[in-house]
Amino acid sequence: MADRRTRPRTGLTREKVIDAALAYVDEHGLAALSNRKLGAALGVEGMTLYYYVPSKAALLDGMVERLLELSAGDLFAEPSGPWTQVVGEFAVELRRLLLDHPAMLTVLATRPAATPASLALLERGIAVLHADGVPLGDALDVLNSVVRWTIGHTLGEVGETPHHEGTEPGPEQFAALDREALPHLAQAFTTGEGLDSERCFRRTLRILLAGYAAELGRAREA
Amino acid sequence: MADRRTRPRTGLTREKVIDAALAYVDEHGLAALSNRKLGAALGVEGMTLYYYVPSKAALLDGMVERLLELSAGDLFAEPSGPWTQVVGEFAVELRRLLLDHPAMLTVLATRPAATPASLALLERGIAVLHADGVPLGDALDVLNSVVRWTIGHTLGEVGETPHHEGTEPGPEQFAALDREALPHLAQAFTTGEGLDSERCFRRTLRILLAGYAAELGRAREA
DNA sequence: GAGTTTTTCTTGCAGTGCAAGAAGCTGATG
DNA sequence: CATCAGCTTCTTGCACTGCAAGAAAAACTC
Repeated sequence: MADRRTRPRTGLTREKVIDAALAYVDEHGLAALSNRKLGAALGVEGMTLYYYVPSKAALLDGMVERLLELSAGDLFAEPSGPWTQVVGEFAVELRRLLLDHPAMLTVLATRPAATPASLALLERGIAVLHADGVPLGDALDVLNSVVRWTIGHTLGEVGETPHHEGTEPGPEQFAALDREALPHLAQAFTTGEGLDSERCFRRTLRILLAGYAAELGRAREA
Repeated sequence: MADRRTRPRTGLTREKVIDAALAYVDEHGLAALSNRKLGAALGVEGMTLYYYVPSKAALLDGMVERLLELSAGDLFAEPSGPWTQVVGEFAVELRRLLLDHPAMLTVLATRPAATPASLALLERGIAVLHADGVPLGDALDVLNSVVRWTIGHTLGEVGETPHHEGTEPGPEQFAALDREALPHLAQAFTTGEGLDSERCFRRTLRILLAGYAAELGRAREA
């Protein structure tokens, strides 16, 4: 009989597993993540991971949670300025974070949002708005809207580049099909009008924050 | 030997397969969709479906495509009124559609957006704005922003209800943990302030459209 | 009828998440 | 030192997935 031997203990931790998973999806994409492969990356058999994480769903949740914890500092710099500026910078920072981890973006967008780390982030945001005299309900509307706008926009932005495995949309298909049925879009693709994602993001963000600020200011006068 | 017999032809079509898939995920959820189960629902062996659809990715893309085609009529009623109203009604209708098909929402949000049906929809939108004198680049910004806001918001809205299989967030966890670390959120959960998703959606949508309308109006005067 | 094309099925493969439990490693206790 | 209890790792096995390859049946054409 081949003498089987268990590897000497590797000092694994739930945290180390989750961090390794984050690194793994950053490099290989979300679809490539499996227990056995992640185990191999950690020098361990696949089933070993179940000792630290009860299920794959829990692993994904843990990854979102960890990503938010690690980035909480970057997302909310110390509040200096009116809430519109603080929240605006938060959104810009959040978009950058999501663009840096596109695999996690789809997880974050798909899984329920009421986790400790995201609630803590939300609470910090409310505190910022509260300090400027924004009522609780309005603060939640602002923050929810900004977060969801940022997630929605970044999803679209990442989805433009067809790096999603599966069917390929054909990059030059545009120029061919458009011309007749889609004249406006065809023009946009040649002149490049309205195709700058970052510009669109910042523009709408500005409009959103200015609109809320105006509405809240009006409400306070009355 | 058991005499195997192939079933008499069922008159299947790519379209029928995709429609059945849409009905299937509406009832059983996206995770439950597999070729064999979908085949069974159609009275056919699983591999048969590959005669109509080249891969599962193509099936998902086809489902999004079909859903948009089927709903294109509802999404854009004939334009009657200023573009802000037409686009606003479009967004409300889109949100309703996505809430009716939450499984498709995650597919739509995750897959690349440049498919024929979505491009056609976009083209129609541009035409509406163009008729009101909105330049091409601005029209694209408006439409992209509204679509992405609607998708982002609805993702969050659907994610609140933890119908996602996997780990359960614990519905009463809130009241317990909050109080100390998350005072504002705790208050929101008791008073219900800022928890009305539809209200938040309409409010932000209104602010968004009004903000863009004002900015575009200002640009035209100059 | 024979032959062709279209549609369906069978088999098989590599991979997945996970349940159950065996086996090894490690440190505390006698 | 030996023993024992725990923690950690591995093995095996199951039901399931998407998909490749090709056999076989059904329907259409002549």
